[in-house]
Amino acid sequence: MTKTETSKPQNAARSKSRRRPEERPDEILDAALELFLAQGFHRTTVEQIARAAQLSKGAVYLYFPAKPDLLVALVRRGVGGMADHAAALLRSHQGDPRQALRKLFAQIGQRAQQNPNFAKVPRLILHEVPTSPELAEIYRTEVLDKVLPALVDLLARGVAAGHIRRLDPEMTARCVVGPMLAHLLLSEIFGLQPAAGLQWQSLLETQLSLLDAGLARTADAAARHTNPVNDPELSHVPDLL
Amino acid sequence: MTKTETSKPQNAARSKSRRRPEERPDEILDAALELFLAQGFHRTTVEQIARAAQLSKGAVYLYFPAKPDLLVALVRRGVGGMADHAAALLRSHQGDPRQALRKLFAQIGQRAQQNPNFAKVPRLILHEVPTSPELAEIYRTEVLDKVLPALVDLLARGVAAGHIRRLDPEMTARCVVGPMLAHLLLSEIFGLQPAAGLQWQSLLETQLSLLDAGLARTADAAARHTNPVNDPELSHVPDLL
Amino acid sequence: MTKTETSKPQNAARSKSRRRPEERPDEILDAALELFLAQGFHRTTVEQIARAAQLSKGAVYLYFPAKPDLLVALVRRGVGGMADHAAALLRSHQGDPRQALRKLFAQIGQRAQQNPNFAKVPRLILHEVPTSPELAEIYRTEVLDKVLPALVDLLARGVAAGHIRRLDPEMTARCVVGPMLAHLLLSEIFGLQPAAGLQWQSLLETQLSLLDAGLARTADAAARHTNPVNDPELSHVPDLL
Amino acid sequence: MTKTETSKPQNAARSKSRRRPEERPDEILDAALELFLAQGFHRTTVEQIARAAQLSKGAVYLYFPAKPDLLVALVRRGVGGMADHAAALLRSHQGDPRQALRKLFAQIGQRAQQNPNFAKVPRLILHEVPTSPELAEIYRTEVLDKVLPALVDLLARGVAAGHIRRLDPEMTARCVVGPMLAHLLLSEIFGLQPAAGLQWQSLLETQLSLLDAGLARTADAAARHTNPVNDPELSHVPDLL
DNA sequence: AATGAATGAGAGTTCATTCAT
DNA sequence: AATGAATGAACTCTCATTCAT
Repeated sequence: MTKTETSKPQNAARSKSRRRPEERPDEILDAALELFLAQGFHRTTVEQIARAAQLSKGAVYLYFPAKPDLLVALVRRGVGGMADHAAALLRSHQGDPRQALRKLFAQIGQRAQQNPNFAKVPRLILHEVPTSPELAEIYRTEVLDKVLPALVDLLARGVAAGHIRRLDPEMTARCVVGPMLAHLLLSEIFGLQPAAGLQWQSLLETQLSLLDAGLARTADAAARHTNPVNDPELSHVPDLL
Repeated sequence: MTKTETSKPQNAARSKSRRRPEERPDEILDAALELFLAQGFHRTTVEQIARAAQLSKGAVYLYFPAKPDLLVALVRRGVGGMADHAAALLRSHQGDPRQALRKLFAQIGQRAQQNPNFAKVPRLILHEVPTSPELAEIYRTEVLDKVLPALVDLLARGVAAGHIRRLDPEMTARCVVGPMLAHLLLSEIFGLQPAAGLQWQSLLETQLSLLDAGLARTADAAARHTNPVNDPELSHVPDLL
Repeated sequence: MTKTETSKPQNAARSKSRRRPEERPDEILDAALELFLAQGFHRTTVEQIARAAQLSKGAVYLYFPAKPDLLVALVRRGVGGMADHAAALLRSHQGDPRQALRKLFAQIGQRAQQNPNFAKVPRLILHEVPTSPELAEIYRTEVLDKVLPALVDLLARGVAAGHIRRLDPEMTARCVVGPMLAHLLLSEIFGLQPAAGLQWQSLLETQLSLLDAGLARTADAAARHTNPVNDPELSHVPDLL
Repeated sequence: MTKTETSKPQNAARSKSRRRPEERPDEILDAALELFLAQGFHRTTVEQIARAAQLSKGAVYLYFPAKPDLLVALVRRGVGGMADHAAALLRSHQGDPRQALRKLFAQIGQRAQQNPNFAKVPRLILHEVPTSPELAEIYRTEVLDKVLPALVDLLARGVAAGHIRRLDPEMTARCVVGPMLAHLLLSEIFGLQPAAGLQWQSLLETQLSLLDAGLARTADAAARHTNPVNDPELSHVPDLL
């Protein structure tokens, strides 16, 4: 749960001197988040952040030693506890992995519906991580290194127990999280909203349905004799992605 | 096919005065691509690009009016023709959409295997598009607006003709391209390589296999009565993505 | 006599609330002296001084209206009374000036031996005076304008009475104090300690010995016919100092 | 010989574009020297230097990577070759050390008379070295470490050969250079000019005369029985320097 | 076609100083 | 008497862009 959700609107109304100093870091981060999302990290100046937080430039440096630290703090605040929860859920699950995914997706869908700020920090990360190795490092250690192995392990156990088909767990994990990433990227960055709006619910249902059938053992035989990659008759075409 | 692939090694050997002016723009773009990938757009100076292309700073401005134009040109060069090919393939296809996907994925896999520069431009786009609305716009109009509707349409036709299950075509499209995006992001940006290396082949096979079964009509009934999203008994958990 | 020498170690132990407010200025100056010597005036922040004196930044401004005032106070405290003493000694002396110098040098040597903080304030002055015209002014009026004329006068009287050779008293005065300055500069600023350590005693003895003979009347004749400056046969050489 | 002396006045008149780029570094250094002397290093902004050199701020950074490098370059330029010359003279001298000193002092006096910029760089060093350890290091290695040992060695040889009295060579060396330092400090920093103006000639003559007699062997006996330092009857007095 | 010296706006950061409490 | 949050002016340094040659 990000601080963003809980920041009280009446703060702005309070006289500056009466505002409580303990809230300052969160106020600054809230301002920074909005600006970073709207303009990107590099295009946002510390001055702008300060103004948005109703402070002077110098005051920002009272709480954050340097501009990049705002990014770091934002990520930490935004993903705190989340990854641990997901990893725990995946690790503790017994039985068919699809049940665990169903539950996890359900929780994600619920969040998305309830919280308008859902996806703000992920969007920020997607925005800034490519140009900030430091940020990538943080996100990797605090989120990916926890969740991905748990997911891979869940799938591997599912294969071993015969609950799902024999697929490479690492690649399958990428197929599981991929659609959400694509949705985020297409919607939030390229501005390609589906006709009926940003529908996390709908996406998650579709993906679950696909996985449910795609992972089922009964489909095993059918899939086995198709290996279309490297089809020799393919004509030469430009790069794809 | 990017120019990167075709740039002749002997260029470096030629004396500067003998180099042909027509090749200048591509030499500059080649230099820019490498630097942008290694350091990011903002961290790369025009001076660095000029030096790498064995030119003076001023000469770069002879060919590109401003720094961001390098990015634009890079994207155009990198994805030129590719999107049209893919869109045509998807649009012209008759019958089960899965055959079309199989063919497309096969072509992608082949590219990935043959061309070491495959994914360089996509990676750059992923790097820079979040902070460059202009770049996002270009990529959207030149690639996404061509390919995505074609894919959605293909899936819709597949549903109408009874070749695949009744899934939301827009969402399904996102599920189709998602895993590749995830693969790119995790591998190239977070440095999370699968145990056995960056394996486009393996990923594509897994994804195809999942889709093959996931889209199959026989799985229709099973999927229909599961709607786990909004499960009322779900506890409150932190944000997920 | 600086406060530095007399500051009681138990101050640090006393609880802050029990510390007597009257001691505050000296505590602040003590802290400032150490920091200024270690880092220089400009590199030392008011915050650092406050922390070292176990106070808040604001409290420093309760006692000193501005940062440069710390420097001024430090100098006044450090050289208070000293100059008057030396001037009085030189002025009241009757007879051969060398006796007065001997006595003065003896006192300086004794101080240097007894007090480890000897030279701290002089060192500070040497450090900061070049960039602070205000400080230079203070030091000039409070020290130099008292001592130098007294010394020049002493020497002039010595010449008039025939106790010492006929040398320009102003220049001779510079020759009298110069070696101590050089010693301070080389030792404290350039870190060039003589092989056997910082030896004020030894320096003063050498200088006294030199002056004793150098000023003696018997040497008059020998010195008179050497005027090597402007020797026409001198080759052109680079600037010297 | 500093560049300061040779900078041609007509440069200012030339159109900016016609000024020769090779002269730029020296023009910048000339401007910086004047400003540093007038205001001190810290109080001088790069903008001011640029304006004085008739350039933009950015252009200064074309030639000097950072502001402190101006100081370093200034010192190197100002003392280049000088130290080597002096050291060579002192080292190569045979016979009575006083002859070598006489010669050296004569050269210094000549310089002082001929060149109005004489002492500018030394004055700058005196100004800035106390707050710049880097500068102190440079000056020490490039000047002091060459000249001082040569002087000490000269004196030691003089003692050994019986040309001068048995005095500690290290301390005596400080007594030899001290008066010049004092002169510089008093004149240039405290603004205490002797009644008849800044008279290097006069100072050097006086000092030579003092040394000539002070170092003479005949004075040996007289000096030996005076050891006034640590006189037990001395009253307690404040610190001296 | 090409150079590279020059520009100057603008960024991040520091810190002496103030003032409500 | 004392605090420490807040200010804001000033500084160093960067770099996309221009232009005389």
